[in-house]
Amino acid sequence: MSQIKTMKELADLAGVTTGTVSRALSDSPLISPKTRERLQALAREHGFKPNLLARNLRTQRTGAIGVLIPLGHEKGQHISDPFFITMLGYLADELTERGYDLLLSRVIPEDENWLDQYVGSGKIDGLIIIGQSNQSETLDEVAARYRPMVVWGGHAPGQAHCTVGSDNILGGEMASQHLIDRGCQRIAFFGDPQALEIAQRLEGCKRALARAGLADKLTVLPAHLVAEAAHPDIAGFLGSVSERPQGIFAASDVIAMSALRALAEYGLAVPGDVKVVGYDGLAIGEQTVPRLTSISQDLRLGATTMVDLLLRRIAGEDAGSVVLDPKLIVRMSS
Amino acid sequence: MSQIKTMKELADLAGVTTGTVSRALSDSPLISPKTRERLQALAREHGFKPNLLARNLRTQRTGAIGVLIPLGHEKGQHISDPFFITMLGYLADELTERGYDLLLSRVIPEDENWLDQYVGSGKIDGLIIIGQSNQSETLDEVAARYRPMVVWGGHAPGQAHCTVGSDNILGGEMASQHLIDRGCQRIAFFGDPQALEIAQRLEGCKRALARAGLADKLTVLPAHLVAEAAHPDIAGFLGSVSERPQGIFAASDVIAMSALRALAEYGLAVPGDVKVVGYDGLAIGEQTVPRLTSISQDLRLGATTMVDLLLRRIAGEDAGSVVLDPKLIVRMSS
DNA sequence: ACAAAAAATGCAATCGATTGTAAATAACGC
DNA sequence: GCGTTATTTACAATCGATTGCATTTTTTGT
Repeated sequence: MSQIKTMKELADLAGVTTGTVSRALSDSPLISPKTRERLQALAREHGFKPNLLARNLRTQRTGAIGVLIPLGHEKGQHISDPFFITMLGYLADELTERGYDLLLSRVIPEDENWLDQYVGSGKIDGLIIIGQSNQSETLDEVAARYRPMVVWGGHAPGQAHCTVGSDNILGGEMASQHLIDRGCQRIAFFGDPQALEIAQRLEGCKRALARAGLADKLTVLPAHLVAEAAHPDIAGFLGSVSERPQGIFAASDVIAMSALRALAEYGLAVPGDVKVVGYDGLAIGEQTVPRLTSISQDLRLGATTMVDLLLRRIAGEDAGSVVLDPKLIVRMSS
Repeated sequence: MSQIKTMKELADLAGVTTGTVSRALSDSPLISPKTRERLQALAREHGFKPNLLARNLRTQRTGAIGVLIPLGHEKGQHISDPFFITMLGYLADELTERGYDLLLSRVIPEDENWLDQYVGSGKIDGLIIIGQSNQSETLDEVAARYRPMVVWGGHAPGQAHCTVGSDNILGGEMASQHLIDRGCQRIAFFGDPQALEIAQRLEGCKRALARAGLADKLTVLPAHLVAEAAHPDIAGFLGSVSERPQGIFAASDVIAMSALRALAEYGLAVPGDVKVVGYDGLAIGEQTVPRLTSISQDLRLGATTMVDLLLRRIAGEDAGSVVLDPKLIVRMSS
């Protein structure tokens, strides 16, 4: 159990050259089975692992995929957002399963061309961005030059960057229709339509209401995405509004949780007085009181799909965007 | 705006050698201010960024810190655990601020000496492990050979690996004393003492109860750490127990959330019928119904401290463990 | 047993940067 | 203006592995 650190040392020990060792360890057909096994055994015995930096420098691939958080203005606590975190977990699973590492680098939003720098640093083979926020143009611009990039978010016609996400318009419709089916007439939408995904969910909501002839019964509250910031928005809204909505469609589960809390503080029963539907289908929705009805996005499938597309793009293929089906999960809040 | 990719190209363009460029870009005093500025301007103009792999290969550092999740038996959903995620977010902040990247590689718990392999792969300069689970010995063993490693978890006398964590015994005492102060006589502890941290929290709990002469009024339920798994444990407990506890001390906020939900399902009022205290002080505790009283660990400080210790250990210093002060945060559940 | 074909291994360039040392240029005193 | 010290810059080795090509060894056919 000596400290064999380099291939040269192993080669000297075995009386061969580094080239032979390299081939033996990578199962090259140019090597005889006998020496291959001998060298592999020797490597195992001495716990030798080739230096990945050197290998990557030579092969020009890093074996790592970068994952970035949204670029928006609301910096700070984003990383600990349940949605982002859940997605990150799935991505980590999926990537490591395929032999890639996950490099999580926070961005410096101040520097405007940070994306170029990050991409050009040679640290990663590809890039996954979670959420477009309001940066669609930036992403489009970079996507034109940098192929191995996939974005989680909404898909719109004419978009240059490759996205994966649920059909937000359809999801918005489903959520709103569900509230209507439950007898809600006045409906409030909680979420800031600055972000493309949110805007699409709102669009779906409007369609459902229009179909039911309730188009004028909609109120839109541009609540923050971060829970701590969303709560005052919502509490203020509930306190000031004249006619209380009978149904609330929150553009994310995190916002929905803030809503549940605010409603409880106002002594309003859910789903008795007000019904609430979230969006995302996060596991945390199982733990709320009452358990949260939500539009589920199947984030695991989303992560798998993103990794899939990304690897195909890395391979040079021209993989396009994918839109996933949203699904209504009825729990106790509606 | 041509495609300068390597230092050689830049050097040729400027009519100097790569050595000069290298020194110019790294602000070496061996370079004249004039050429330094000229080269830096040129580099900026062409958007040149030195290849990090090559730099790292030469300088023998990678600029990345590995972060691993607990090694325990409960694999799977760990990554999306709110506690882990929160900590991960803080670590990402702290590390990137100091110029390090965060490499999140999932481990293969099957392979027993995975830690050695990971450490020896040359991908990381140091290692942060979140939670000891029941693997204290493994960690001790590796710590003997591999210095740049810091673990989040409990500190015990004679421990070889460097830890950062709150004073779990004190925290346990504080939580229990709080319940006692609120008039609770029968107290239940939810958490599996297999893990060192949990065992210490239980120890603190016992001390407080002993001091109050309530030592025989304690019930211990070894609930799972994962929310989905904890709920049935707790529901079963509440359904079967003869004398309902007046106070519940949950060993983590996640367990506490499951408890809140189970209590609500049994129609028990919190804090009216039963009082609940959690542990961790996660942001999610602000969003529960009712908002959760908890022992806060100041995870941001914990992350800062871990990174601090790790960098000092990387520098060769012999930094020791740090124990942080827990703090009682009284909210609405007690 | 010997030439030709096939298989295995060695040799050396290469990836892109860093850095000690040598060489070239500039600055200085008298 | 010339020798001498300070500054700058060029040269080349180096980090550790991969890989095309040359060379050696083994196998095969007759």
